Amino acid sequence: MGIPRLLVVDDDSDMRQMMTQFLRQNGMIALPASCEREVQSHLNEGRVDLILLDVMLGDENGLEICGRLRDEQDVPVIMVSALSADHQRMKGYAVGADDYIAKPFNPDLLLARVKAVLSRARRSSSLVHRRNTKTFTFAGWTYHAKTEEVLSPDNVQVALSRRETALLQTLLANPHIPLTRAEIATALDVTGTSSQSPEAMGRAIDVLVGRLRGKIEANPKAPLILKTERGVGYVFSVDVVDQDD
Amino acid sequence: MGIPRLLVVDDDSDMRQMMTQFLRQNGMIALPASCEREVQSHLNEGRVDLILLDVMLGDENGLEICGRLRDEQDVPVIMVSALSADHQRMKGYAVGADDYIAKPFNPDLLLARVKAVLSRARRSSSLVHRRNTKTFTFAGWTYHAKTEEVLSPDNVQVALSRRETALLQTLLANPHIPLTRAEIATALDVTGTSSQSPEAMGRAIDVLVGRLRGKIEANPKAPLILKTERGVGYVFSVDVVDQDD
DNA sequence: CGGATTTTGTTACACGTTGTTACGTAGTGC
DNA sequence: GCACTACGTAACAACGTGTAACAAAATCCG
Repeated sequence: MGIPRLLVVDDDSDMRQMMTQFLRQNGMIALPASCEREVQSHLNEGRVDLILLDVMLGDENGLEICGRLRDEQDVPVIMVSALSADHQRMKGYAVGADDYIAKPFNPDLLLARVKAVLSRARRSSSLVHRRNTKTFTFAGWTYHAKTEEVLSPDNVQVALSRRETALLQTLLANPHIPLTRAEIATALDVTGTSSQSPEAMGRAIDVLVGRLRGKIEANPKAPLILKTERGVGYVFSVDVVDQDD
Repeated sequence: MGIPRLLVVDDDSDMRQMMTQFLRQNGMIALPASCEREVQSHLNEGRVDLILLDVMLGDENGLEICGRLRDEQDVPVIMVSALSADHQRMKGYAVGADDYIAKPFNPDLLLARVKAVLSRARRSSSLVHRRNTKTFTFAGWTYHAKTEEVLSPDNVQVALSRRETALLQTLLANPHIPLTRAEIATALDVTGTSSQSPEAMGRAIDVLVGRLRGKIEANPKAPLILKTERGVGYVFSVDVVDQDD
């Protein structure tokens, strides 16, 4: 494929600058755009491998642009949203976007998602609804996505609750990337309208992490797999190997 | 039948766009419409296999449109509504909708329902009624609709009560689609119908499900066929093969 | 018709799951 | 050392579900 060419679409120039700069630092070609017209001209001028599209574009609507892009060309799109409300809507409707990410986001997380989308030869699978029958292995453990079965290193099945399973899925999708509590809560679609405010959110995630640790860590007091990133959140800090069945 | 042609009727352009995009991604032809006039013109112009109809259409009334469509043409309709109040649901069925789905909805669920409705070659309308003189097989079991006989994988006849049979029929008609207790109750035409309020409804469905499980599940404690969708309802989670006799 | 039997709905309790609270402890900066 | 903050977790409460036991209703049958 060569060097990936990305389109960064955001009407806030600071944001645009920051994102393009960051992506370029990581070896990608990042082209800024602030409105649909600029997007179109870039698409006409040359190859574009991925579009990062802000949901709120002043008077224009990112979602509609996304829809139109989908009608015309087969370019992957990652939606970027500042409002958790948008976030919810996108999750609910799963527009045509290949992935979505909420502002403010962790740069590493953005990079990971960009790479993930770029590496998908085939479209149509996304973080939002991945229904591939896959098997993940990590630190000797096995997770079958289809059946949601978890097998310990000595092949004993371990029963995880729904939330625990969802947490594990989220972690498996983002190995080595520190996830904030808010990110985890969003991914788990937490009930309490998780207003992104720091401590308006309870300790639900902490407790959940503790419970998952109790089931998959040999010594939950000194976790080797699901580590704490003090002041940040949690990291799934072992390699994940995923193979198709 | 070829590629299914769907009509997406919603006065909110975001919603319309998202739904059409999503349906197109899944290999269907999705035509947007925002009012009854557009629906009519689409119907006049060519074949339409299914209509997704929003209940709230600004000044127009989706329910009335659905009724009129029913009077004129034999096109399946799935009602889409932001209001999940049960009386709304009932109204949807009353005017002849084939199914009903509440916003915000899971895209996969929408797709499942669309496919379910499309796969009903014959219109017998809605969850409530069933096609006749057929044989269904699932997970080794056999169900003869005509005689209402149920045969276990080792061809032993199992006696189901009337309610249990009705429940099984409802489930067979909606494999892989989670059904709420209210939906099941409606399909079984339960009690005085009127008080479909959230938890005013007793545990009748739970008990009924338990009893059916006791007869068709190898291990009722760990059901493989009729699974619980916590907070939602129940799913018939095995494939159903139905053939003409 | 009347009694027996089967079916069906209700109630009560057990149990698992999940978020909250409270408190103990470990890390951090001074 | 101290104070302060972040984290771990036990205990608890709220909730949903499974199910046994009972009661009511329907059905069967002489």
